[in-house]
Amino acid sequence: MYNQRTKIKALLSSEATHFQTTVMGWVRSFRNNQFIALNDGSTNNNLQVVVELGMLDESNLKRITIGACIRASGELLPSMGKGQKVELKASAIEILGDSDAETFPIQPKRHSLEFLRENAHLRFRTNTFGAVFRVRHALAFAIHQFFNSKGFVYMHTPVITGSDAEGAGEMFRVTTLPIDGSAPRNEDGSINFKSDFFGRSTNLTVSGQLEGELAAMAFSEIYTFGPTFRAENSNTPRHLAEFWMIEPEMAFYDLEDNANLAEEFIKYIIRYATEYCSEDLAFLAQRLEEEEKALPQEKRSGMGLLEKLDFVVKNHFERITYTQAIDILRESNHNKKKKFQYPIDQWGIDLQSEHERYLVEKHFQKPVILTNYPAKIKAFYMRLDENCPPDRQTVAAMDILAPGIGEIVGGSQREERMDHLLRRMREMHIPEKELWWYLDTRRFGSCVHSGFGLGFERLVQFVTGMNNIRDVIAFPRYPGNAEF
RNA sequence: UCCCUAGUAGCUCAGUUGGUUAGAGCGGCGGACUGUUAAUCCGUAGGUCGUAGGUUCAAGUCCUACCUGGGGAGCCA
Repeated sequence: MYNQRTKIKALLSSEATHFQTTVMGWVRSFRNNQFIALNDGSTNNNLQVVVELGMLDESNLKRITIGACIRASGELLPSMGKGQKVELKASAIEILGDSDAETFPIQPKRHSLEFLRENAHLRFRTNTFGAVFRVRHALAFAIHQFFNSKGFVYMHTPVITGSDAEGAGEMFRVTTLPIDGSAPRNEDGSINFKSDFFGRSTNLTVSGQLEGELAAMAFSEIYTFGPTFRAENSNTPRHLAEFWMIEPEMAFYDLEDNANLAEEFIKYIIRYATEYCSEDLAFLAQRLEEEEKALPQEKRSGMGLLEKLDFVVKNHFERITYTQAIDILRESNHNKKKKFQYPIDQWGIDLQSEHERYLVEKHFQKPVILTNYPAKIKAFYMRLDENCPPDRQTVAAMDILAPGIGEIVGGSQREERMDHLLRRMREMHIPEKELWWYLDTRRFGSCVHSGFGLGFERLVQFVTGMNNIRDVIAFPRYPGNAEF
């Protein structure tokens, strides 16, 4: 048996000392030919391994370089130094894997996030990314725990989809046909997909929602949690071409039930992270604080990461309708002084980022749930509100806006009435023939139901305080980039 | 995709109104050091100034195009 070791996290929190143990990990620094800071990823904190003088000969001592992988055995003792409680007095050190000091890119100093992104295969070995990805793991685990505890069924919706009718975004095509122009063609010159792998045109999914609705019409409450793909040329710190999305779908939930669940969900996930990732979050909070010191006063958030998370957990999300939001924005001094790039003048316009930010960061200073948007700017499957004033038709949509990152949740009560749904699909040119299976849910036992979608990376961004979404997914995909 | 901005040593940066041989810290390498904490001290190597054109007696510095990064916008999660 090879894996006979104790994890560093366990040793650092050990009450007992004076016992023999073995650790394996990667060297973070080596000082004074004597002190190895060793990390095995179980925690951001390093174990100090003390090398007695003369224990290793000159040539082996030289092999203890930053990034090298070693096994150390010895006695765990109270530390004689000040920076740590315990340390390992080594009686044997074996170098498992050398790391050439001249070419290993990660130095014991502060690197820019951009540089580390170019070294994404090695950036896990830094404090920042160690913390980020342990938090990411904890959040994923908390999501399953939350839904499982409520009796939701975890559905795996397809990654390859035949439907391209949702209009949620540009899609990546999936095909085994040759791309050199020799693919079979129809008479009109378009590609004939009859001979393609699936016998039809297929794409990578942009959303599992429609399939999720099918499952909700049997299990009552389901959720999806999987990768999603958008072929949009988006170059922002909030967008990826490949990202993970959580999409719960619930029968017998109206819009209010839906918003209640989303709020409870977000608070649960954050509370879980603050409870189980306190060390990593404390590190990230400190990192963020130092980063903000370099910014001019008006750009600082004013609230530390930990306070922000605590604040979100403890306060009710503000709930207002789109119409109320327009009134607030129109009457705001900001608008009257013409400080918006896009002034608010009429009902029906889509809100811009600056408007959302004003509502969340200036007016309410907390997360906001915006509901009942104009039907014209929302998707076909959202339920038409009843008794709307003329020319002010709205749908039962809801967006949750979070400080710092904007829209974190988008959801709605779904249109369960066949006649309304068909009318909306025709208005918006959604081909009903292709979605026959979706429409079948409205034919056979339709019911009030709702759901929402949440971008996992945006949640990780919010909790870790990382500004760029490319730094919260291990190997980010975005226009012009698919390294690793 | 559009607007703004940046690209100088392995990394983080300085480089004046265009003017001699382009600098520093960290890292690397060589050495010193038996309680260090991004260790410290001494020494040392390391650069086609993003790429291609142009202006000029002279370009790291000015102009144009392209590439790459960052910020903002749009699309959205």
